[in-house]
Amino acid sequence: MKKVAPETVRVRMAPSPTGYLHIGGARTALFNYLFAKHHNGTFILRIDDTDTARSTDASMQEIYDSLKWLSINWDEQYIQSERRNIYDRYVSQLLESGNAYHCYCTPEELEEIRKQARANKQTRSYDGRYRDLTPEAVQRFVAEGRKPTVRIKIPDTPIRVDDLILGSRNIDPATLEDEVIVRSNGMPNYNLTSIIDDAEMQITHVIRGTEHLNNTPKQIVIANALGLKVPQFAHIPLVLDSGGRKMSKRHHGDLVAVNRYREQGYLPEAMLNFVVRLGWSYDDKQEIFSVDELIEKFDLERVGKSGSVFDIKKLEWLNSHYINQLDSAARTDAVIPFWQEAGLLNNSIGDRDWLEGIVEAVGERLTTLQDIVPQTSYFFTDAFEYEPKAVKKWWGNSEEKRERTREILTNISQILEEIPTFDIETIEAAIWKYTDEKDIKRVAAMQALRIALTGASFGPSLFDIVVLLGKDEVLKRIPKAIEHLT
RNA sequence: GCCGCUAUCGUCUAGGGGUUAGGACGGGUGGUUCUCAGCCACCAAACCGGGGUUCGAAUCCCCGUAGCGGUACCA
Repeated sequence: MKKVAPETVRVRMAPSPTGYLHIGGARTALFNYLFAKHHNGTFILRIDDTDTARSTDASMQEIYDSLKWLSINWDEQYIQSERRNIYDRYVSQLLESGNAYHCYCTPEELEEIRKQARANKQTRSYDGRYRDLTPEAVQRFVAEGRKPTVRIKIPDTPIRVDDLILGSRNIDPATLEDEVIVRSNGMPNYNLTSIIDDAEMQITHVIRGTEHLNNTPKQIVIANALGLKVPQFAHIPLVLDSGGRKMSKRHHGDLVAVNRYREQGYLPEAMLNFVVRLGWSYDDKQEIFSVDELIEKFDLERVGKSGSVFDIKKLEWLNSHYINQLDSAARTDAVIPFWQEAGLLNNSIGDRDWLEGIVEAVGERLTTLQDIVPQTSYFFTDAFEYEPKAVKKWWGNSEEKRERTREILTNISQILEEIPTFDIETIEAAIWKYTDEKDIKRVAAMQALRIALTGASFGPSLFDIVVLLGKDEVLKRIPKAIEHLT
C-alpha cells in the first residue's frame, strides 16, 4: 500500500445537493475530514450541483446543517455551478486537441444502440459513431436543429488505476466507451467537472464510495487528455441495509437521513463513532472513540474492502453510552427541547432543579434523547392510562385482589399524608415498616403504588418519583387510582 | 447481458501458514434490586465451496459460487 504523499493533504467531500445528507455521505465526509485533520491538511466541501434539474438550495442547506451538527467543519467551500467558465475552457481545450468531439446522437438512437449491444453481449454500447463526422454531416445535423453533446475519446491504451484501499489494476479501454462530458444543454457532467476540480483545487486524495469505482478510469482519461495531475484514490466500501444492499435515499427514504437521527435524539458523538466503525477499525479492543482520538488514529490502511451493514442496535448502544456520559446538567439541557417538542414543557422551562431531578431519576434509561418523553410524561400530567397488563398483574384481576390493592393504597396514602418530612429516606423507611409489619411483599406494594402514580409497571426508583411528584400530587393520584379500581 | 468489486459468529470487526480463531453489538441464562434499565458472571454463535502449494491453509495461489456496485445527456 502506498504511503501518503509528502505534500500537504487536501481532500474534499463532494455531495450533490439532491436531498438530505445521508448516512453514507456522512461517513464519506467523516473519513475525509479525519484523514485531512490527521495529516494537518485541508478539508474542502464542494457542492457538485451540475445536475441543475435535481439540485436544490434546500438540499444544500440541509447538507450544511447536518455537517455542522456533526462538527465536520470544512476549511474551504466551492460550488460547481459557479465555475462554469472553468469547465468550458477545458472543454474547448479538449475539442481543439481532438480528445473530445460533438456527438449528435438522438435519445432514440442511443436507446437502440444500447438494446443492440445488450443483445449482442457487447461490453460497451456506444460505438463512437460520431467521432469523425464530415463538415457536411455536421451542417446537416445543425440544420435539423440537433443539439450535440460532447464526448471524450477513450484511447486504446490500458488505463492504470491505483487505489489506496483496493490496490492497483489495469483497465482494458475496450470496456470503456466515449463518455458524455457535456450535456446537449451545455452543462458539463460529473466525470468532467469532478476531475477538473480535483486538479484545480489541488486535491491530493479522493476518498469516496465504491459506487464511483467505475468512474475512476473515465476521469483519469479526461485528466490525461488535459494534462492534469491525477489525485490518489481511495474507494471506501458501501454502507448496506440489513439485506446487504446499498443504503440509498431511493430505497430507504429518510431512514438514511442524518437529520432524522438528530430529530430522534441521537447525539452527534454517537453518530460519528457509529459511522466511523462502518468499515474502519483500530484494533480488537476499542469501540469508543472521541473525535480527537479518531483524528489521531484514523488511517486509510485500516479501512476494509467489503461493505458494512448499518446496525441500528449498535447505534442505539453507542447513543446510550454517550447520553450516560453527560452529567445531569448537560443531559437536562439536551432533553429539554424534546419535552418542549412534545408539549410537556413550554418555553419558560420553569423549575430547572425539578427537571434536573427528573433527569437524574431516569438515570441510564435513555437510549435516545426522545425517550425522555414517554418515560417521564407522567411527571407533567396525570392524564395517563393505567396500563392494562400492569393493572391485571399488580392490581389484580379478582375482586378480592382489587380490594386488597385498595387497602394497600389507602394505607400508603395515609402513611404519606402523615409523614413528617417528605424525603426519600423517611418515606422509604415508613413504607418498609408498613410492608414488614403487615407482611406485604415489597414488590406488591411498590408496584401497586407505581401504577397508581405513573400508569406503568416500570420506571425509575419509586421513591424518587414520589418525592419529585410531591406530596400534594401523590395524595391526589392515589385516590384517583383507588376510584379507578372500584 | 456486460464490466468491476467483495467474501471470519445474526451484525461491526481483530487476527492471519501451527491460536481453545479474540473483542464489541445483539441474543440467552443466572445474580443484584420496589419494577424497568443498568451493573456483574456465564453461555450459544463464524473463517462461502472445491482444488492446489505446504509437514501444516481460515491465512498464499487458482477455479467456482454467492452477494453487491456500476452499466444515464445522475452524482
